[in-house]
Amino acid sequence: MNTRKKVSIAVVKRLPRYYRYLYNLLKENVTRISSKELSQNMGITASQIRQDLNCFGGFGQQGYGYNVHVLYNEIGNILGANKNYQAIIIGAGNMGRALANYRNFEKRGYEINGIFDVDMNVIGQKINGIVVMPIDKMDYFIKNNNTQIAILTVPHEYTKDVAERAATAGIKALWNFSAMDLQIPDVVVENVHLSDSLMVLGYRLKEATEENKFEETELK
Amino acid sequence: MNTRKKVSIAVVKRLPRYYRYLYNLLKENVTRISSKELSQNMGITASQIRQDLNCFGGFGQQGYGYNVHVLYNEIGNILGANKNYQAIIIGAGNMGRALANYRNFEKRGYEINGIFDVDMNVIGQKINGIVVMPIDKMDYFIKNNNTQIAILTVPHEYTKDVAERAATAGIKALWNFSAMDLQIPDVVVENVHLSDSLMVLGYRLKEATEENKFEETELK
DNA sequence: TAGATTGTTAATCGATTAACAATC
DNA sequence: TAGATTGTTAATCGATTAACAATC
Repeated sequence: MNTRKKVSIAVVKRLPRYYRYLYNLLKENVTRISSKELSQNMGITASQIRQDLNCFGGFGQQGYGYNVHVLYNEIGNILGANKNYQAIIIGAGNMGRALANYRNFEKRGYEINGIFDVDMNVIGQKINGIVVMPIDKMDYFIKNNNTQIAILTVPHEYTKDVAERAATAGIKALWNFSAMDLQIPDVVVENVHLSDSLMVLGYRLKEATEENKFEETELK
Repeated sequence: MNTRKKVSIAVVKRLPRYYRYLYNLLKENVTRISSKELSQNMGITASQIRQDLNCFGGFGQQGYGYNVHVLYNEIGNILGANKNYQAIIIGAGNMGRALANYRNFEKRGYEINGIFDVDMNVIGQKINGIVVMPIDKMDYFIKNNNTQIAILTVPHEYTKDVAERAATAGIKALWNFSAMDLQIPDVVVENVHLSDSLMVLGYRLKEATEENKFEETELK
């Protein structure tokens, strides 16, 4: 019986951070690290690090700490960094192009093997070696290539429609860049929302500025 | 005395979402909405919506609900959507270009008035009407234009260095797209980490697939 | 063996949800 | 006025932190 408790999203979101820090340690030829040292590097409590890792297994050794190489690989496995997922990009606009040229994907085990658009001026062009195809061919392509992931970079008025078509064709996960929350049954959706992130930045900037003003007033 | 309790980041991160939903209601000419209706639209509890909003003030009216227009403007003010911040982009690569062409910025009150790069082939080019300048001119430009925000899209090995230079020149907030956590005293940093987001997607896709396999096995 | 550090249980803290009096 | 819905306090839930026995 599958008794494994569901890991909270807060924990999962920290995994890529661990992965990055461990990669850096690996590059610096550090072979072992304790949760305490990692904690000082990352600004997370050692307790939380141990708690997080133990959601997935005991990767450390009492009295020693963690072997950097082992832990790096374990987290990679947990994140599916070795899965070699197939992905397509829908929407060959600025963001779509930027992502098509993004080098980190291959490194993480993702392969982009199709780009789709509606614009006749763009169809046929090559972006990072991949020919842009007409969106009418998308459904067929997804089925034929067993594509799991679709990266959505279309204007937000088309998002819902295109997402549903992709899901029907067999897409299992959507990486959604449009300023619109997507929810599709049985499909994993990761919403990016750059403009939300920017607004949070604006809020924090405003707060910081006001705090500052207040302190200045106090000093007078 | 400033007795206002600090609003948690979890609350702040929901504000742009409220803002988007209210904007849509506004477009549909909806004039009033209750926390209950909004809750059904957004998949958030009505209690949380009221709790969130009341961190900033009582914008509603008992027995009536919220006036969409009023609430939209209030949240806009809270987020500083009316502040007209000046921003520069550092790094005219694929991501920098995509962001320079991103239409939503102006709408949110951000103005990009400078793009910087080191590449002589790129310097002098125009991106969305803005000339790319050599990075040596950055410090002077920031001081002279009173630029508050820098958007960082440089390769991650330069990130820390460039960020610190920008901060010294007077930048107050950094929107960081490199796969490296930044922390700079007295500067607001919002890290985007696209590759982290993609790995979380990968994790969730893997989980969903395994769950499915497991269920299939059970049925046999 | 002694020292170090994990894995794990218990305590604390904060965020979400529920409940309801206030009031439009 | 009666009905509806807020603003706000109290209860619950979950996530983080602390503590410590297990063990390398």
